[in-house]
Amino acid sequence: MTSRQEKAIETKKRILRTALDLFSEKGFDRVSVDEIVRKSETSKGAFYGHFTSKYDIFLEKFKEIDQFYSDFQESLPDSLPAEQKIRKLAIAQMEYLRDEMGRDGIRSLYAYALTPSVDNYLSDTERPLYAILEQLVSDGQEKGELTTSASSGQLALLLSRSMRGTLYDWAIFDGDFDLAGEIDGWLELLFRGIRN
Amino acid sequence: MTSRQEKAIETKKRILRTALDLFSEKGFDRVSVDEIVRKSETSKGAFYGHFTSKYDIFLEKFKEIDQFYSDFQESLPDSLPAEQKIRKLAIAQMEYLRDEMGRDGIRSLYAYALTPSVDNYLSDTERPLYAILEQLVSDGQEKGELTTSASSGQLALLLSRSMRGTLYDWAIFDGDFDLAGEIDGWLELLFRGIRN
DNA sequence: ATAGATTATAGACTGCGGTCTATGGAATTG
DNA sequence: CAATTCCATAGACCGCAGTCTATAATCTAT
Repeated sequence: MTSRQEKAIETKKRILRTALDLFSEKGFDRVSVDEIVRKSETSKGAFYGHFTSKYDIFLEKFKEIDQFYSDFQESLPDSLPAEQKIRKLAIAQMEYLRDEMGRDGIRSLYAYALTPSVDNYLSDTERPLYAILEQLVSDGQEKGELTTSASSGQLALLLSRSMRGTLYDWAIFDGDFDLAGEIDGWLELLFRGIRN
Repeated sequence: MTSRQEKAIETKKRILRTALDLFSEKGFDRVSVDEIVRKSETSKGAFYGHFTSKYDIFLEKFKEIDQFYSDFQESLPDSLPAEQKIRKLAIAQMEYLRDEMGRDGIRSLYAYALTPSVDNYLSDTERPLYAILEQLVSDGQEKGELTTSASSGQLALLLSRSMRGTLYDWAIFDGDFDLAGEIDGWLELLFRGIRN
């Protein structure tokens, strides 16, 4: 590690810290890259040398959620039925995103995922979320608790889409929207079926 | 109708036609407002006099879908069970959007809906889609076909969120994605429940 | 018919995210 | 230690969506 590399890492950290501070203070899209650069006393060149885009910073933060998933899954008692595990995970995830990223953060992230020709993280089926969901579903199927009329992969995708759909709606609906309550009601119906 | 107003309407039509042509030719975000203005031989002033934003044009087109919903609903035989009506509507809607707007169109629309402080159409619970869904659900509940553990409004929201979630995923996933098939499989599970 | 009000439009301008190029100081090489 | 290479950074620049202002053509009132 040369002194130049050390300085570069310092610069990157300073940009990251400044950006996250500003985002949480003013909201993602009321902060410009110029402002981040000015306040961190760096430059556009430095910024785009360290990050591929303004959203990239956000993505770094968002990826921390995968650690949260792992930790949470491990904290679940083995004895719990698959349905309970899945519902608890979903609720905890919503609370985490609400508190850690906020509506504004989710809105920005979901908008970025729609940018053409961007490798977005949301649709990356390699992300830990899918593996964890699939494992939970698969266990439930083996124990006879969940339907086997669809594969564990399909059910995991269904569940993750449920979460995305709920988060998307949270982002676009103006009024009150209780994320945890919404996903709970949703899963209740999904598990039970809406047919009488 | 003075000659001035007539000319203005002509201008608006010319911009609209040019824009839609360019969008379908090159895709929404590979067309700039400057290009629309140049090709339609008008100006920025004219463009923003007639439309509130570049997306506004798209929204006009998207709103046509409500006519489609009405027509489709009326074409459904009364004798059909509520579930069948809802599923047929959902599938027809997906085919309509796939063919009339395309993935690129949906992507742009869904990204626009995430723009802060924009009255977006997707979350407007006054749109005909909600009324139609709620009517179908309500009929089904009265006939004892659907659960009454949630209100018709809640179930209609659940169904519309299912559609949004599926469309969002269509927009962000790169590979093959059979919209009609996905919503069908989804509703199959939603109606039946994934619990064993 | 003429003066004055109105308004659709032209196009300069702003602020944004992101790119490109030049440069100075550190690293490497002999 | 001198010469050369390298690369993190600075900041001018670009293309974009959207705003603002000036203007000329048309409409209205007398």
